Amino acid sequence: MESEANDARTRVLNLAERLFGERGYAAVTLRDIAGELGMRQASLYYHVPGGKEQLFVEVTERGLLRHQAGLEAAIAAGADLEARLKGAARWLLSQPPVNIGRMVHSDMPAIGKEHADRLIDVSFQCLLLPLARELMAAEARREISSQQPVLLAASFINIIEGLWSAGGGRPVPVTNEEMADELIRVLLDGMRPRPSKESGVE
Amino acid sequence: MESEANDARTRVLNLAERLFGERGYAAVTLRDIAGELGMRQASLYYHVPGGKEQLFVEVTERGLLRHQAGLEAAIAAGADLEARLKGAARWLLSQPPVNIGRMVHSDMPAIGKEHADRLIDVSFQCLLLPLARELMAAEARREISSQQPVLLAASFINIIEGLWSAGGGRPVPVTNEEMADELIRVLLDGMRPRPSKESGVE
DNA sequence: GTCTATAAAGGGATAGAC
DNA sequence: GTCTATCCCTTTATAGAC
Repeated sequence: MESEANDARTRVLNLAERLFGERGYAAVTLRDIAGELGMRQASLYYHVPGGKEQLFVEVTERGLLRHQAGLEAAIAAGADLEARLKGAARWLLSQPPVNIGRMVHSDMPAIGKEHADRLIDVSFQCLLLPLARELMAAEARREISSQQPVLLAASFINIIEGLWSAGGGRPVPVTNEEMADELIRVLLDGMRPRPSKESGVE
Repeated sequence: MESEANDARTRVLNLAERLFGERGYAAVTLRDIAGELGMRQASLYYHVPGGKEQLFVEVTERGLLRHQAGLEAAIAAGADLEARLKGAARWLLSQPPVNIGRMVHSDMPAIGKEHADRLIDVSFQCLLLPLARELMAAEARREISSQQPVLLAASFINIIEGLWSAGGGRPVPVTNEEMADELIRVLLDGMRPRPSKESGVE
């Protein structure tokens, strides 16, 4: 039972996932990974005989499957839609980033087509579907009116992961979690003031 | 007056901007660019003596300045906030993508610090500020209540540009422009049904 | 499991012919 | 303005020692 094992291979995969997630496939070299682990580039081939591409595919798929579990758990734990979205956002922000836009347009073209096709498929199943299903369920419960649940799910992920670069690389005075909560409030109730709740404006 | 000149240098810059915008700095080689233009890699140095990095910095900055002009024009042309946001979205979707997240975390670390710092600065001035200013103006007009205009501006750009990869690389049955309109509607009025307008639900 | 050594290919950059 | 030729470095990957 090496489920949470901190063996050498797991350390390789964890670091590779973080670096690939931050910089993308092309911008990370095997030397970068080995260097940060205090080993030589060639040593990585003992743990991942398939080399860079296998390493990328393996950690990407592993990360996506973990996201599926984390998102579904976060959604299941929430009492209402708002709590579920906040839980999903917290989960996403607790994990190494999965820049889906860069994956599709930059990373996928650099790897084998079969690998790319499967990763595209897994991203859809693991990231978009859990959120889209919750949005569809919420619509069935009349909590929201949503024409495009899959689109909204994709945008939700974009928004939350985009927080890592909101401010355009400048420091911001609030935490990602606070920003996520504010954005979820906007998504649910809109930027326009709601005249219903209290008495109106102010 | 070579303002819209289709000379060789402009073709180089235009293609470079598109490729860098799509795949990022590390994933684009000078041979890619030259190849699509039917020339040799070495020939690029006639037009851009500074090589790959100068080429990237130049087209990135040029694109950001064009975005500033386009965004400000689109915002100025709109009658109300909704029209202005839709105009800004149309503009963004009409241009080569500017993946700000990838730029910050992947492209910037690969180029010289002075270049990176300036590009960060220019992105803020050209992309975030025009939208953030409009959001602040709209707040002053009491059209919206927004605690974090810069954050909202960044998320707006993330959402719109994220449409290029919404669906996770799968084909979607609606255009980016239709999706943008729907998302702007959500940002303004929220996903929750508004009980004020007519009589309530349905 | 990790190392050294090295092959093979890719990519940025320069020199000089045309 | 574009070419060929070439240099040099980086990167992936393999072979084999320890």
